Amino acid sequence: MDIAPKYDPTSIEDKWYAYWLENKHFESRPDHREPYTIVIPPPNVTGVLHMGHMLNNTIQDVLIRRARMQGKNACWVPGTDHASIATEAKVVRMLAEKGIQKKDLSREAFLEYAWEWTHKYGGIILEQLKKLGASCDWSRTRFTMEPALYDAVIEVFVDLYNKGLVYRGTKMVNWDPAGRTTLSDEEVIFREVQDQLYYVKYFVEGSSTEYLPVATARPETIAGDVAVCVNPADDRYRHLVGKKVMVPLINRAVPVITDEYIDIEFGTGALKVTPAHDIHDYEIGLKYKLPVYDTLNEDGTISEAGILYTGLDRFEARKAWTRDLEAAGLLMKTETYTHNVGFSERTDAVVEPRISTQWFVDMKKYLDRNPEVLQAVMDDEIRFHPAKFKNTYNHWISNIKDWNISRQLWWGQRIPAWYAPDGSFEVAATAEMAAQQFAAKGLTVSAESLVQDPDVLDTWFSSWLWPISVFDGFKDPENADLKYYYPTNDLVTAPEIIFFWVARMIMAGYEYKRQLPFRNVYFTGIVRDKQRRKMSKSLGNSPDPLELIARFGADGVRMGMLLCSPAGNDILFDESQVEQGRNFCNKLWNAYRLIHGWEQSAIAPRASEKQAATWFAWKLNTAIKETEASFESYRLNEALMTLYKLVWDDFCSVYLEAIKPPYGEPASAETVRQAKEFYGSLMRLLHPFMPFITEEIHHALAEGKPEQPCVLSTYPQVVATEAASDLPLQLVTEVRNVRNARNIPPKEQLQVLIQNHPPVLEQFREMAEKLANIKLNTDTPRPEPCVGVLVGTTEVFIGLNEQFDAEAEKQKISGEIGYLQGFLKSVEAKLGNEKFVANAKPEIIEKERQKKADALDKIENLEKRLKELN
RNA sequence: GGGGGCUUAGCUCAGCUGGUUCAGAGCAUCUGCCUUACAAGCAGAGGGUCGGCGGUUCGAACCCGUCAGCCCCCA
Repeated sequence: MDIAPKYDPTSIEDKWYAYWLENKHFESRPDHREPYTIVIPPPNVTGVLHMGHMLNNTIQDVLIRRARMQGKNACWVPGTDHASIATEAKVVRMLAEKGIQKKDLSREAFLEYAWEWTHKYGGIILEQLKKLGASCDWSRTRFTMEPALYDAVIEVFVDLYNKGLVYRGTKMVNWDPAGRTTLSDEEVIFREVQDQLYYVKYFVEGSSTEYLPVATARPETIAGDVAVCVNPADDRYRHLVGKKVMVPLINRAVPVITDEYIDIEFGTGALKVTPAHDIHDYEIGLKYKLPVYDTLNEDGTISEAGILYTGLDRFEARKAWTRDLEAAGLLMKTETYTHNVGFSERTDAVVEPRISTQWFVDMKKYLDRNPEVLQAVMDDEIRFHPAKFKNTYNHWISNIKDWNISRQLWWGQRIPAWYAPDGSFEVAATAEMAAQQFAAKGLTVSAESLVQDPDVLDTWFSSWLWPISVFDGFKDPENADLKYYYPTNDLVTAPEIIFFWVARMIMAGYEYKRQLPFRNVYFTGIVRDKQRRKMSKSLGNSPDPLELIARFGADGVRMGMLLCSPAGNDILFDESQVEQGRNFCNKLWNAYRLIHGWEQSAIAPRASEKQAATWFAWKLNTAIKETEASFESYRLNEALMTLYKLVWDDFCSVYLEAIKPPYGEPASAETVRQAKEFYGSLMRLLHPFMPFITEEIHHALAEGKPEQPCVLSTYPQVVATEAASDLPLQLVTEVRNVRNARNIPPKEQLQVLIQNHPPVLEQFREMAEKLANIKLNTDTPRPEPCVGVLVGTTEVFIGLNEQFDAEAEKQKISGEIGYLQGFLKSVEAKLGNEKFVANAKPEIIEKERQKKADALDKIENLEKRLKELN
């Protein structure tokens, strides 16, 4: 049977994914085994796979496949979230293209469109994950807007409200005047903008000459001014503190107050305080109990409270105010300055800080009830990888602010607050229940007359329940799945959402299960391009993941990405990385071709073959030990690199070369069996990283009939092996070096003499002879001419079948002696240092003595050789 | 403005509690090879005063201080 010399992943990958699904190898049900659980960070339901997803889900797949092979009951729960803002924005845009405005639709009609959209595009991303090889239990796929999860969100909201942890309050929020909704902080994009700074005179009350100069970028908000604030240390204005100044044009008298917050250097050092339109001003207002005049409407036009230019857009109003100030002689000057301005991520409108009535979670109270939220992370009960994110977490928790959970949107769980005609409200799952609650308080209202809060809940208010809700832990807290799978084991996510999601899942876990939601959190890096720019659609610097898979194979892409992505470090993606992955697949493929192609005979293994088996068993075992340690500390890239080198360098370049049958001769059947066994171990070790090609070769090695598919076979473990050494390979390298330097072809056998050789060289004699194509002698006269090299501390003479340059050889040896003498001197200095001998640990001192002895030994040998050459 | 992190070969990064026959890996580069699996390959090699300066120590890439540069989060 001919096998193609190049590995072609396309048909192989589809074949095995279908096979795994058909045999339900990814499905999990509670049983007697130890569970191992991961819940997927739910991607946006209408999103498409990007590079970040690829990295993140590859890592999860590696963890889950390894656990499965370790005999655990592995369960990876997939699903999507409804992404309130993003999805609604997409639907609004789609409708706009059809000429339909959202405001012309009823809520019900709009939601119908939204569901239609979700059904059309939802789940595409999950299909893409299958191409990557993700071994999720697809029978468990969940969605944050499906009825059960919707109910869970409502139940939690009502519960937290009843516990006094959710409240309705007035706060300053990010307001998008174009979308007419609140934005969360992460939906605000800050950009540097050139603006004007206007210097305006605020006359002292009762004076027509004395004034306080105030600098502002937003003259249109002057009507909202309630004070002017200066730094208490500012001598320029001290005499005005406590007096009143007149707000320009509208002539309202406001106090001059002081606060440390004011920057003396900035502008004039005097700040106009407008609590309705700036977060800092708002805080100053609260501190000094100042009134609030909201001068803007929700669409960004000037409100009644704005007095002048009511109904005019805020930016037009700014021009009008500037004109009027100038006309009134109140404008002293303007200057340009650059500052950061927030823009709405979806409408690009300038975001307006706005006082608004919203729903909040009282975080302080919440954390007082659940101190474990911080404690568990700080005490490593929940381990962060890398641990540096503990600092970030601590800082956030310790400076926590209340969580605004309401959004002025329709796509999401609608807030279960019911308003009576008199404006009072009750929070309850249904209108009927709310009516009962009203009745209990003596207010008789029909359920039909109640009006539900129009807003929906933040998407994170769904996803923070994810590790519990995917197992129906709210509907049925005692169910078998939840008891078995919760808490989950590992969470793999991006550091960007440590607050929005990770912290809040921990919060939900302690409040609702009295337990942590997961034991380890693996933070991946951000995938960037070679110039360290984030991958983004607008830059067009993000490769299409599916196209990459088509070109390089899923195994190649997985391998290429993982190899260069240490936990928590950004990965600088470059196509050469997946090329490396593809090349590795090809290497594996060809190793199989080689073994497969050997003609076998029932002869006993040759000496070199037995030795190679001993040596490789030792290497294999060492590598297994190393990978275990790497996995333990979640250094997946390190584990993969260890296996990469094991396969390429140790298995292919050494072991296979050493057992290759002599030209024209058959292979020993026993040696082939042994080689296949080793190869099988390598496939199992690699399977979590490269599931497809390993399954293919795993089957091929067993003539298509393995006891278990690779995906279910046992992960190799450390076993006791005969001790071996790399010393023979050092000898091989030295010989190859001599060949390289002198252009001696590999086919020409060389005579090599070793005197006083260590036992390991004898143990692996034939293997070394074969790899280096030499004849090793221990008791013959020295070959002449020859060059001497050091293998460890052993001197080796390599015979040359030609004349050689004795002068060059002498120079080389002298150089080596020089280096060794310098080295010896430093070691001796150390050993001669009383303080060193007194302070250093005994084993360190012993090591130094050994170094000295070795150096002396080598120098002696080299000097002898030098004399002989003379 | 507050907080966190980073600076080791051309690139991306390892380097655990300080102990130089360990300054390392992969990629890239260079040299020689189409050697009976693989040129998506084989055999070798070169390359770094561990950001600068100072300190602690018998000893510093590792600890402390300081300066410079970069990044992230929060405001």
